[in-house]
Amino acid sequence: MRSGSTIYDVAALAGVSPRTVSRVVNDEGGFGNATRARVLEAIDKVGYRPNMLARALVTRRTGTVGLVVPRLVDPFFAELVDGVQAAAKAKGRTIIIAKHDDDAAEFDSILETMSSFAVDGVIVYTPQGERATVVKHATRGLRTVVVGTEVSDANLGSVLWDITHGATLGVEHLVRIGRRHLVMLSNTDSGNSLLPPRRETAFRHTLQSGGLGFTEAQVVRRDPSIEGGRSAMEAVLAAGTPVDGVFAYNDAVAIGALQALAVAGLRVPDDVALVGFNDIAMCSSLVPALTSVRLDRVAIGREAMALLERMHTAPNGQPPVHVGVELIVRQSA
Amino acid sequence: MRSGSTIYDVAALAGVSPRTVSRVVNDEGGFGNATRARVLEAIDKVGYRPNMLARALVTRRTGTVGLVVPRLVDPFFAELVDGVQAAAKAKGRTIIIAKHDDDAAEFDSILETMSSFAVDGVIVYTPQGERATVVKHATRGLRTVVVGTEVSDANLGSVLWDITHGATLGVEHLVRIGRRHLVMLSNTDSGNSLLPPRRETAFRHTLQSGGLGFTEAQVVRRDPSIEGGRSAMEAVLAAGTPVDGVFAYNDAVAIGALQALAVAGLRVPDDVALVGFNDIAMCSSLVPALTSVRLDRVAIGREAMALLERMHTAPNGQPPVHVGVELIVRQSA
DNA sequence: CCATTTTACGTCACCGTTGACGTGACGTCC
DNA sequence: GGACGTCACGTCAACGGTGACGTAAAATGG
Repeated sequence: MRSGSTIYDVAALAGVSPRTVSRVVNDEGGFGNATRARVLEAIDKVGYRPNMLARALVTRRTGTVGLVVPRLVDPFFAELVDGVQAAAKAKGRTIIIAKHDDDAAEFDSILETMSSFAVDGVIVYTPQGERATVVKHATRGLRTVVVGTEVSDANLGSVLWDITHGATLGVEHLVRIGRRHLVMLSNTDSGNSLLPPRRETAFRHTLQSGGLGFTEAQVVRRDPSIEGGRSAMEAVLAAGTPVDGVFAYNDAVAIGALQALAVAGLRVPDDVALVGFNDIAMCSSLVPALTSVRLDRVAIGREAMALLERMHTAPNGQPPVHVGVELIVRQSA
Repeated sequence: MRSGSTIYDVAALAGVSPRTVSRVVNDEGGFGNATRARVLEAIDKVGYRPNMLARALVTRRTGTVGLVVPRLVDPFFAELVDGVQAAAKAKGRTIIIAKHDDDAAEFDSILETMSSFAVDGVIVYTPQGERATVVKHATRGLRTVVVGTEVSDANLGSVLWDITHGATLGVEHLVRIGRRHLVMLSNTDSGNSLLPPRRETAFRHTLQSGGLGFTEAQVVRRDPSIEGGRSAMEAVLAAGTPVDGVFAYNDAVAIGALQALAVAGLRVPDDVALVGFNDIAMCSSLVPALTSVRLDRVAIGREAMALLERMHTAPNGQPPVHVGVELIVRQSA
């Protein structure tokens, strides 16, 4: 029944040519009202659905956008996907999601597959500062929007947010509410990554320009996970470092810190104020609700999709798009 | 450059017919070693990549499987996606992910789109007991595996897990470790959904067969979220219901309960033991680590994919597949 | 009322690939 | 050594649409 009705069936039933059916289906104009009605009726009667593959083969457009992220179990990316999908839906596009687990080879293969399915473009969050793969495919003609990393080349665009500014907002807030003994729970990678440790730099600069001074002992680095955050916070407490304010690398780390503080019998925010980063949905569900630097994933998705759209008409030289960051103050600080 | 090299280019360069190139690309056999080498070299030289759209148009297979879930921000589904994608990767298939937000119309439209892209099949978690849509598309020829709900019809298969058994395991564990005053934090929908309230039934039966008795006051229903769990737990404590063991509808509810218990100054598991449901990854990161009934998402993904594969050869009458549930005992109970 | 434009279609080729089928060269077997 | 099977290809026509172009008939204009 299905996969058995084509424009030819519809055309035969409606007594017109297939080309006219195509015109009606795509609302191209160039047909009369009576004809349109007959065609629509015939479409309904035979249960015709356009074959996107055939259409895409000739038009070279699929109405599909690829979305590639490292992980889906990470709420940050899950929410990013939500944001992109909302934007895609608004534009009548379908998205194909894939994850690369920070594996460059897997990432390459994903882009290869997506190209061969003729996606109209891709929105990617690359593995660990990986640039070469994305440039390779873009050069071959794959329109690409990179999220979170600045790139600029043919067929490439970026959507960025100002991590330094966001981190500064968070740390300044801690200072503003009177905290003087700040500690940052950072990411192990911050030292050896290809990317500059922007949060750490912002932390240091804010303290120094606030006249609070800074020593290396105020930064503890662990895996950016709940366990890492817990371990880092425990290390700070065990070392006896004075602390009344904590700036966490991300919300997972903050959650870990919250656990360690609770176990140690310290109250948040009374004894120790705590600021997270990313503002994942769960922040508002914690006790106490977590103050966090928000990266608006819906806005990122919207801007990435819009940029891709612009690249369709002008593939080169699209300037990077910046989305705002803001501090969401809740109970923890 | 890209989207400019086809089998014709390769054929011309290698001095063979396009059909032979196709044979080499698909490793069909029927060509000599020398020819194969020339073709492969030519492929490499012109940077040929097969056009999946054209291939799919004629073969009617895309190597693509659709995956439709309610939400991605829910860790349960994010982990299910991971499981399915792992299975897909092992079989060399690409998956297209979409979410329906429990909206039946959106769900319908997603299946429509996926059909028109000629996916080889779909794996779906339907909106709230929705059956009609899935049956409609299956009748039209869309091979469908429904996860978590039993269906049986042409082109339909199910992957199920025994919620009743899982819930029984959880409650029995609470009884076994000596808890006598059990409370269940359930889902508001359990009362009015189309689905039977299996966890609640298991809770009641286990208590009764354990000779502990059961009163309606032992079940509190809220939204199955962190906030819902917190609110439910607070209600139990406020009502003065005696409680030394809590069985939660899912892990989010358990997390909420954990918060409420902490605020009330009750220790877990010393004062109150707590069991969650689903065993999302975060369970092991909580303090105390949460005892939970595990539904193995990787196994679900694997079985769903395998069932889809079987349906390819025998579309009808595939019996439902059951994946095991087990209780993962950690610190909270 | 005739020239010109517009409308409403139809025709045909092609998008890139594979299924079905054809064919010549070569090997095998009795 | 002739009949026959196998191998290694080539030819051609789909798959289901749409772009480019052609063309009667109707609408428009002076």
